Amino acid sequence: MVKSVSLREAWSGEADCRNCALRNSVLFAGLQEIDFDRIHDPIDQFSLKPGTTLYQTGDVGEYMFTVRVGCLKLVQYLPDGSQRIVRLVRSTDVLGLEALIGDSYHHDAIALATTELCRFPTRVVRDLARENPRLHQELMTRWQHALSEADAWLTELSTGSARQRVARLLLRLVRDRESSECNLFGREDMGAMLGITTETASRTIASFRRESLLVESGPNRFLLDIPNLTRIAEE
Amino acid sequence: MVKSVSLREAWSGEADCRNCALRNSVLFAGLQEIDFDRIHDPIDQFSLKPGTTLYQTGDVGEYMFTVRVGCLKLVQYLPDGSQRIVRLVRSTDVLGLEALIGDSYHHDAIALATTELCRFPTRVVRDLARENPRLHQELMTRWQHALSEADAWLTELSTGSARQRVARLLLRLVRDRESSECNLFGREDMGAMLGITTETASRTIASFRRESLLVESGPNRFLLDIPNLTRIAEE
DNA sequence: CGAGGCGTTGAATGGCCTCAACGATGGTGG
DNA sequence: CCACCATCGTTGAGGCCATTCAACGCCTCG
Repeated sequence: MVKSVSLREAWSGEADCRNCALRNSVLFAGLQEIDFDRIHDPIDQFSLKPGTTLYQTGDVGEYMFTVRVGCLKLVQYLPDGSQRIVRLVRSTDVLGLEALIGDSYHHDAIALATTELCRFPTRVVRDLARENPRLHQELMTRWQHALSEADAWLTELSTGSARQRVARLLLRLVRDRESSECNLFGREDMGAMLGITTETASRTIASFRRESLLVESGPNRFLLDIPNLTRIAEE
Repeated sequence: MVKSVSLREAWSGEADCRNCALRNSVLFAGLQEIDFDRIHDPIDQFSLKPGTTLYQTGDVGEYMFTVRVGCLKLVQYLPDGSQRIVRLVRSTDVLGLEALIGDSYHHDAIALATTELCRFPTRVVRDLARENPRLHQELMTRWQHALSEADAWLTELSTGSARQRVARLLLRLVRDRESSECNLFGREDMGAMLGITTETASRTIASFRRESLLVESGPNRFLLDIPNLTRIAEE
C-alpha cells in the first residue's frame, strides 16, 4: 500500500505525482529543481480507508502530510471523554504543521473518506524552509489558513441554532466547488463538528430533506438548495 | 499619548522598553544589535483605555502589535449581527499576524482592560524575517500558539453546559499565574466568549458565588476555588 | 440468519433563551 | 449638590429547543 517515490521523481512528474492535485496549490510549489536535488529522503505516498487513524495526539511529529484527495477530521478530546472535531483537512491541505516547531501532534487525524496522502519528513521541510523564502512564505500562508478555518468553525459552526449550524456546514462543503452536490458525513461526525448530539443532527438533516432543501442524488450524496439554505444560515 | 521610540533605543533599554515584559518572551527576542541598526522605522508604544478599538476587520494591515500589559478581545461578526469573541490576546502576545501575508485584519481588536502596546510596521517584520532564522522560528511558534488557542476555545469553551464553560474560562484565566485571583469580564463579553447569553453568564457567575466557588476580593475581582471548579469543568 | 452499526423517530425532561423588571453604579448637566 | 440618565448585573417567569433515553427499520457482514 505504501509506495515510495524519490523527490526527484515527484518533481519531474514521474510516478503518480504527475496526477498530483494542482502543483501550484501544494506546499512545495515554490521549490526549484535544484532544491529537490538536495533532498535524499523519500516521499511516501499512500491511501487510507475511511475510519483509519493517520496519527494520534501526542505522537512524535516526525512527518508532515499533504492531502491529495479525500478528507480527514482533526479531533480533540475533553477530559470527560467527549470528542470535538476542530477542523477538516482536504485536498492540497497540509497536516502536521505543529511538527515544524518540534511539537508532537495536537490532534487525532482520522480519514472520513478514502484518502490519498503524501508523507514527507518534517526535517526536510525545516531544512528547505531555512533557505527558501518562497517555501517560507507558503508555510506562513498555510498557518494563517488553518487559523482562519479555526476561527470560522467557532463563529459559523458553533454559534446559533442547530438548523443554522447544519445549514452553514452544508454550504461550507460545497463552497469553491463547481456543483452544489456533496457527500454527507455520518451523523455522529456532524454532531461532533457542530457541538450538537447525533440525534439532533439526524433530525435536522431529515427535516431539511422533507423541506426539499436537500435532495438525495446518490448513496449518502445530496444536492443542496443553496439560496434557501443560505437564508436559514444567515437567519 | 503616543510616544515614539527608535528601535535602537528599544533594544538598548532606553525609553520605556527597559521595563518591557520579559524581553525573552517578545517577538523580537532573537534579534541582534546589528538587526536593530538596520531598522529606521519607528516603533510606537501607547496605551488603550478599556473599550477602545485598536483596529477593525478589513483595515489594511500596515502594522503589527505586541501586547505589553493588559488584554484585548478578537471579535468576529455573523451575518445576523451577533458577535463572537474568538480569542483573547494578552501580555507578550502578537496581534496582526495575518498582515504578514498581506491580508487585512480578520477581526476587530478591542481592549478589555487598560492595555499598553508596541506598534511596528508589518514591513519591518517581513524584511527582518527574510534573513533572520530565529525571528522566522519565532513567527512560526506564534502562529502555532494562536492556532492551539483557537482549538482550545472550540473544545473547552464552546462545548458542554454553561456551568462547565464558565468554569473552564475561569480556570483558563488563572492558569500560569501565581495567584488564584483574577479580574472578571463584563457578562456580555463572557457570553460572547462562551456562546451563551448575557443572562446565562450572569446567572452562572451568581450561582458560583452562592456556592462559594468564587469569592469577591475586590471590585470585579475574584478568588477561585480551583479544585471544585476543576471538578465542574471536567464533570 | 443473527449481530451490530447507523439513521430515524417518538416522548419526556430540562437547560438555556427570551422578555421583562429592578437595584446599583457612575457620569453629566442643571 | 443633586436630579437625571445610561449602563450593567441580577433575578423572575414562561416557553422553546436541544438533549436524553428508548425503540425500530434498514443495511452489511460474518
